[in-house]
Amino acid sequence: MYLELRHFRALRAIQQAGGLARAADLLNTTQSALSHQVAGIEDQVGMALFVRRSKPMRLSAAGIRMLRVADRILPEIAALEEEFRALSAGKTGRLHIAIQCHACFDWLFPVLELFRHAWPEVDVDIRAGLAFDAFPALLREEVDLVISSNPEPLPGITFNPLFDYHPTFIASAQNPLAHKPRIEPEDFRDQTLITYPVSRDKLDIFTEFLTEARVEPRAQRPVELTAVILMLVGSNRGVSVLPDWVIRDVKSNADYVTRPLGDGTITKRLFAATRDEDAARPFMAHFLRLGRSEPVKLQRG
Amino acid sequence: MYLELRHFRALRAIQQAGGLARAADLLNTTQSALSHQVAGIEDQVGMALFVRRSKPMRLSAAGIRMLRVADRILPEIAALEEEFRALSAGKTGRLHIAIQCHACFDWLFPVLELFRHAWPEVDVDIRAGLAFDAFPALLREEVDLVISSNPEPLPGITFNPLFDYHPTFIASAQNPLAHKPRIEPEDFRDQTLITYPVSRDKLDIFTEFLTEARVEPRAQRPVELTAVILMLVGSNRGVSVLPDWVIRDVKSNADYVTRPLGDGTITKRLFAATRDEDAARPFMAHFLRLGRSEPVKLQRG
DNA sequence: GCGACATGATGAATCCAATTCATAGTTTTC
DNA sequence: GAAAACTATGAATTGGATTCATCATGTCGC
Repeated sequence: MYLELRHFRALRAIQQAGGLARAADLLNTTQSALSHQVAGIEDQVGMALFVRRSKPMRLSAAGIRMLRVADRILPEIAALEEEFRALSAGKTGRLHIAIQCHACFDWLFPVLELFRHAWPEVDVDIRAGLAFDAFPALLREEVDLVISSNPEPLPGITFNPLFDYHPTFIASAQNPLAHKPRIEPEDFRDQTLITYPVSRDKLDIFTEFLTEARVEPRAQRPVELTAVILMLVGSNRGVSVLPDWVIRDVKSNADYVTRPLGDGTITKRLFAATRDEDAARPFMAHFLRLGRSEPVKLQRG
Repeated sequence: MYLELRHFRALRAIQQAGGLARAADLLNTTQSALSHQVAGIEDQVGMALFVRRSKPMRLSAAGIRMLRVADRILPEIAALEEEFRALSAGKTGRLHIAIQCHACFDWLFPVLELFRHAWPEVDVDIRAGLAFDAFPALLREEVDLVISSNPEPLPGITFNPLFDYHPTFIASAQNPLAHKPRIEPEDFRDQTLITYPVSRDKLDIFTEFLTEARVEPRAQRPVELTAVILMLVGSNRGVSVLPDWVIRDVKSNADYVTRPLGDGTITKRLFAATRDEDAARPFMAHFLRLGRSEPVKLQRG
């Protein structure tokens, strides 16, 4: 039994129009085509769907059952088609974001808040889980945007610059280093360094500061959540280096001190990586705009 | 945009099989056909439904949306097809009954109770409303069975005999007629006759007794419900003539007397009219069997 | 009842979309 | 790096759906 949507559409049209001839107009086809079609369906299902004893033919009991299914199904199809139309019109879409930098939650959430009000139809999500192989995932369309500070030239991927930040040293006011106006690599030798639980080549403190100077901190403690890192630093269980936008909240707190790393010229740039073809889509462009402007505003308070 | 079930089936198969080639087996078609088909759908909806950057190709975001619709729709279609299969296998169907005789409720209900346990899939209903033109309605498949005591030879309609009954006189024990061993037409001249509210040619008391004798009762009072008729008769507000299966309940009640009409030989036969092609259907045959045997059992107590 | 009209059915011819076949171009795997 | 697995593509073919013309039947007004 091979039913097709065509059959359901025909059935419903005949019902609505109250006859083959009128239904034919409705469907932009001929009365004959419909007649053949009806015969075809009835052949398929093995019973009469219409009662032909009176002239404008009517649905039989079986036909009514099929009609009920048609009435449930066809609107779903129509909705799907509408969705596709909206998709190609750019009103809707998917924005699943993978973040390589743990601390990005802090500015990303406010940005996404703004975004989803402007684009309520876009399906938004953040995935920290697959931060490992984010770029292949981007190409496979498992995610649609990757926040990264390490642009690598990859075919099919566009790196859209967002904003610059300074990796900043933070310690307890109790820490001996609190008295130094600036922090040098050597200062870490007798400190416990608290970092996000990712490999060193993704931690600014190593890539930009310690690795080059060949300095190893006394200990390294991986911690998942930014709030926890700040708490541990506050109670002088270790020191940390965080992007300046994270520091913002505690800068005015007397428990903490923040200092530039070295001469304070270390600057990193965050990028939002998208597939080439996506970068220009309206909602994506809007997100990128927000991602450029909003974090800067946030940092200023 | 002209989506067809074929497209949804293909999409789901590809998803389930995890690839075009395997899906082709699943659908008993070739890999090439599916490839063309996918290209066709993507053409229709105007965007890629699959991501081809990795080799067993995967659904894109849009494809997943379509898949969700497929997962909702295809089971419905399958259920409908199953329903049709059951319909043609005779397990299910519709039994909408029109009754021309008001009192038939009394035996029909118990019969239908039995029936619907045996055929839970059959859609059962009783319609008293369109008792007027029941036979045309039967032919138009608005109803499927008509209970009638007046068989008329009609093309396309089969009259299946059910059982015989005797129109029986019933009166209050207070009524003067209670003393007569048998009731004659003349006896109605000074009585109020309580009947169902239908035309005289459908009332046994007239067609079988009074009309021929040209006797007119003192008054005729139409009452809808059997229980109410019995109540009125019980309080001696009138007399009535009812089929014997209705009388059963009050026969042993001292408030009532029941008497044969005339010499007691008036016998009527109830029929169940069906469309010719339906009479042999399994559930219909079963209903007819029940309709023949059960009322008789009921009458015996 | 009797036409006139409307409606659906039917058969043959036609058309078009979907499938197949053969093959090429990928990516993945070992 | 070669073999295997997978998908794309184009031409040929097929087969189901549509059209056209016409017939059959039911409906409605007089």
